[in-house]
Amino acid sequence: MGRPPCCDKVGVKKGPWTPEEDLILVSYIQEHGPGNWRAVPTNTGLMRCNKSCRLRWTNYLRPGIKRGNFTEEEEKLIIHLQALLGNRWAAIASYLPERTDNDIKNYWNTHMKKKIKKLQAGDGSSMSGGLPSDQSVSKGRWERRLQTDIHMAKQALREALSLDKPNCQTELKSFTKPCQPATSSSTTKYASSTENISRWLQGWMKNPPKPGAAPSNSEYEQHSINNMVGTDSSSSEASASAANNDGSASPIVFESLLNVDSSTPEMSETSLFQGESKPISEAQVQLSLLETWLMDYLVQ
DNA sequence: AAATGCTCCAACCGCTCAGTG
DNA sequence: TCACTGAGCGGTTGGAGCATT
Repeated sequence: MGRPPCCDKVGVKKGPWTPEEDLILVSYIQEHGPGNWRAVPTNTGLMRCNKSCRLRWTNYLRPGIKRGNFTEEEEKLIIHLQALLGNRWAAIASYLPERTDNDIKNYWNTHMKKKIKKLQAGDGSSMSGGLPSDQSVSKGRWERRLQTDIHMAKQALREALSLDKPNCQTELKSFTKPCQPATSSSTTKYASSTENISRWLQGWMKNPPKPGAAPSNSEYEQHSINNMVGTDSSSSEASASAANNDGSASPIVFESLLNVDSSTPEMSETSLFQGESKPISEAQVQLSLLETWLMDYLVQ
């Protein structure tokens, strides 16, 4: 007995959206802002379910979305992030504000998988644990959110410190693009996100989550460790297998795909992550190292 | 030119989580 | 505490368009 469909099958249109429908949806959102999706079909007269409206907006109509033609930089970043986060496309997408999770997911499934397979064929020694997409789904949702939140906080911090290089600024600016819907409510949703994050970060720093409140168990720690190790080209076989236990792709493959300089920060940190589960404080340190590495990658 | 196979991506489905009363 | 609902996420699918035979 599953949950009933989000919307009645009868009278609900499916399939590709017409330009007219797009226009109606965009006009409505310009006026009322995104959100309260349940009200959208009713108020617009669109014969679509609210979910469909939301998806259409977030994946296609939302301002600031870049479509197609992934740059080499984006590709590299996706590969890095996929190795770190697994198939958490929403989290990955949060690092590429101009791309949607759906877009990244599609790109990964069509282009990247192929590339990796090719590489596998060329170098049979690697990828003992299968493709990254085979990753276990055991990682909790809280972990995904944590990753995303950390990234958002980092973005806010970066903005505050003006650390970004030009192309990263472009990405951030997509949140505040002038082409956003003009209404205050809709722009607020996107344009003020960095402000909100800044505030959130400030609050977080004042009142850091208690260890007990967050999922501070060793599962997360171990995943962090595995993921970190999974990006380490110089790691031992044991390390690689640790990553692959999680279903992550062999670091060797990503290394060769990316041609990453072996002097990347995490290389020197790897030794920190060898061993059994650690207390939460150390897990936090690991996380910050992970983020440091990512930050360095982005700022490079 | 027609048939067939393949690729790619927009959209859907089902699940989980968070918020609310 | 529990049930309900809305929102978000990741996996999967359908079909349009392109390539090949």
